[in-house]
Amino acid sequence: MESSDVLALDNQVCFALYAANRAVTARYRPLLAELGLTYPQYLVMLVLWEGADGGQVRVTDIGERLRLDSGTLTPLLKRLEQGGLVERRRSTEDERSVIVTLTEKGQTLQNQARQIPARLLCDSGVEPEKIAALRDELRALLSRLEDA
Amino acid sequence: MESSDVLALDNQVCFALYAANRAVTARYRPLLAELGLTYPQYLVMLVLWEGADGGQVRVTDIGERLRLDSGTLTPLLKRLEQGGLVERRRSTEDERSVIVTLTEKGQTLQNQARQIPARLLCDSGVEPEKIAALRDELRALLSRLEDA
DNA sequence: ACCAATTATATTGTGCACAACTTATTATCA
DNA sequence: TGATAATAAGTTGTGCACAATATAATTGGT
Repeated sequence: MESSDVLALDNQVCFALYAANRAVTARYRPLLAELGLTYPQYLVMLVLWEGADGGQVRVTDIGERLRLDSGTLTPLLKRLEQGGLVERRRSTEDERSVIVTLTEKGQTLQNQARQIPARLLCDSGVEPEKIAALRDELRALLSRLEDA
Repeated sequence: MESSDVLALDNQVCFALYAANRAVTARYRPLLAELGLTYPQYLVMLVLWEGADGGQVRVTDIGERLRLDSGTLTPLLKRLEQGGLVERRRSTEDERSVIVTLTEKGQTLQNQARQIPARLLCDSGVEPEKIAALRDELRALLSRLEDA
């Protein structure tokens, strides 16, 4: 029967993941546009707002957190810098590293961003418990894939 | 407490989705490279291999299935055409539409592709039932987002 | 101290995604 | 029928992702 075909689109987790990811991102887009951010830029800001390492965050640290490399992050961070949200400077103790710090404007933006998760949940009308369960399953999948 | 912060990266479903999607795609990449396909190209081939509409598949049909627009599909299909996997021609009954059909080479590729889902599951070592459950939850989320 | 290996970021090139716009064709209805 | 709207692809421009490579700085072993 058709529905058991290993190549049927609707049987693929990969496609469900791909489509759901783009649908969620599309939901974020108008809300983030109000802050002048794209979705990946928002993720970088989340890392910076967590303020680990006392603000001494290297490009590599962001990359490890988000699983992104310098080829993605360098131009993204330059755009955030142009928008006045972050500053980039070479570390004095290790000239190979670039330290990314929030500007005043970048810090202030966090207050506006706090409303986003709630607005998104409200818009989509999905139960918070289901969302949390899904999140945990996805994280489990991710660590499985990263370990193997 | 930190773990309840609405902006904490690890609390975001969106990030779990984003990271898991890229991790899964990364798993596909080397397998698909053997077929000369990228991941989105593979999804288009899945649609064509399903052979709906008796091979009379328009660009719009592919777009509806994959939730992609012509701005993404047109160049992608041109690359598939250059690779000799598909043909593109204007519909005779509606000159606005472009009909995409599989070439002999494109059809043959399906046989090589059939092994991919099994190899992927094997590599990642995740239980098939869990995968199926996750897929269904993601699809439910997707239809929620598309309806609202 | 010197050299090889490692590390951190940047650059280049390809291929998506998606918004905004254009062009061509078909459908609608006054 | 003739203007107008709707539809289907294509084009252009921006911003990711990621592979491959380059450059510069640091580290480790001798």
